[in-house]
Amino acid sequence: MSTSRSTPPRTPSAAQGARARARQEVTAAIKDEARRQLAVDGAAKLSLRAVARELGMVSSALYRYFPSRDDLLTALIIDAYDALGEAAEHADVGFVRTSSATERWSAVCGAVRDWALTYPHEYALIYGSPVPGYTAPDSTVRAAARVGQLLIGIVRDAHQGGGVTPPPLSDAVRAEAERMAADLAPDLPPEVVAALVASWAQLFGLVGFELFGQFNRVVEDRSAFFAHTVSRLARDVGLTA
Amino acid sequence: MSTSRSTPPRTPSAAQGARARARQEVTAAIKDEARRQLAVDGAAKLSLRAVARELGMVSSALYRYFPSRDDLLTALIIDAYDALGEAAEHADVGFVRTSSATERWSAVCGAVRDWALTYPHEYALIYGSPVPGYTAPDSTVRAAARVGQLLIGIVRDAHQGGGVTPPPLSDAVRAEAERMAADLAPDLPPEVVAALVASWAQLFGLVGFELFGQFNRVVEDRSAFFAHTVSRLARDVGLTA
DNA sequence: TCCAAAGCAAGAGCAGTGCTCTCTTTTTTG
DNA sequence: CAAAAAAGAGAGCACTGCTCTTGCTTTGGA
Repeated sequence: MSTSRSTPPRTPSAAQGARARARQEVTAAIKDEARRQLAVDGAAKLSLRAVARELGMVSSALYRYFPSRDDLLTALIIDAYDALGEAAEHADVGFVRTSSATERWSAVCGAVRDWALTYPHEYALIYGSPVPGYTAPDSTVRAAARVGQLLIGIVRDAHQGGGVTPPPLSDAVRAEAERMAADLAPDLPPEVVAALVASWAQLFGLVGFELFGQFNRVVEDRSAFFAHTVSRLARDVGLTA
Repeated sequence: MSTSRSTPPRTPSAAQGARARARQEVTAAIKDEARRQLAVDGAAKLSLRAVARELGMVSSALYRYFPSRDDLLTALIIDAYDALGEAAEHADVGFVRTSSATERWSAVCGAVRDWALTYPHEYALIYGSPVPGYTAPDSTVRAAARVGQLLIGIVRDAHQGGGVTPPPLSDAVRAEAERMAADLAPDLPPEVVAALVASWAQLFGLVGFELFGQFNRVVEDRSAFFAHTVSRLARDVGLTA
């Protein structure tokens, strides 16, 4: 089963009231059951009543834990960002210092793709169309940035080792590239940061097209195609090895 | 208002029964009203009953025209693909034969972005997460291919004029690239076709990230960034001018 | 021309949804 | 130990997609 991922206890369950612990357990159970239904039917068909029913509680009781359906979804979104970020980071640690920057880059991108293919509905939750009228609360931005930070780190390491050749940058975007660099990675050349942001978005375009069926009847050997394209993305940001 | 786009009559309204004409008018009115609600509340909140109410008919009558909510959505999806394709083609005709391939490429990509920013919910309908449990019927594939075909055409024209330098291609994807080329554009080198498909997906990754808020607090001058990145995409597929 | 068949609108109704409110029970805390 | 806070249970509201039955109107063939 691809839905075996479950909610870890939010705190190390230190000596706290039995009530607080019970609350965390119920909260986790709700999220797990919601995730299960998400994996089966998708976000739009996620039903609070069905979750409550499956957990043997009445629907109104669930509102003690999540004030609305959107709040439950938000919690799942944050968890999904974290899970994706963790999968990506885990793929990286196996490669850092033993491999080239391009290999690390490809490993991380591949981990993102693998995670997306394993948890398609959760991926859709965070990188598909956001739920209607929904603007991501600030609580999600940190979790959302993890993969991006990871890619920045890889390029930074390569840059410090002299393994980055800045790509060309037209004058029309130089100012914006410098602004982005100042915000995201002051130690990297603006040319590299601009290319990095572009490649970051393009990576998810690639994954999304495969996941959402746009590659049907177009790309057959998607693993090979993805690996090749991702290594070209690495070259685009200036990674030379 | 950005929702002034309306459904054109499906056939030139040739001399046909008054009943058939009425049917087309009602069908168009339903789609127009649905599109209006889509633009306001998004796909998930699109309600058949609300559409019927707004049109002064009873909800059950609407089922004479669309057998289910999903069928209405499918019709809107096809229309959206067509509208996007038409916007892209329209942007191209103003440039064909008067401009370089790169300029045509950028114009088409820019038109895609502009359309997406103008009709965000309709864009989300076709390039966001597909509606739950929904697999696109074959009727959508032709409409979905229009932008891709357009990009292929631009590169083909450039190739015939000798303005394409095939990018490198690793051995691991050569077979798949040749297969894609045979399917999509037998007259183009496999290297170019592979890069084309990749750039095609990456274009929509770029647009999606901007539209769905992933660029919030990251990219400020999005027009400049988009223009630059898209011209780099053109270079990636081998366009030299 | 007439009449059966098909197309269409209307209304009632079913099962499901998110969410709110009240009431009771349980647990924590001053 | 009593007051307060937290949790569960149940009824209920307004909404949804969808089905079914009942009449009315347009259409096309004899």
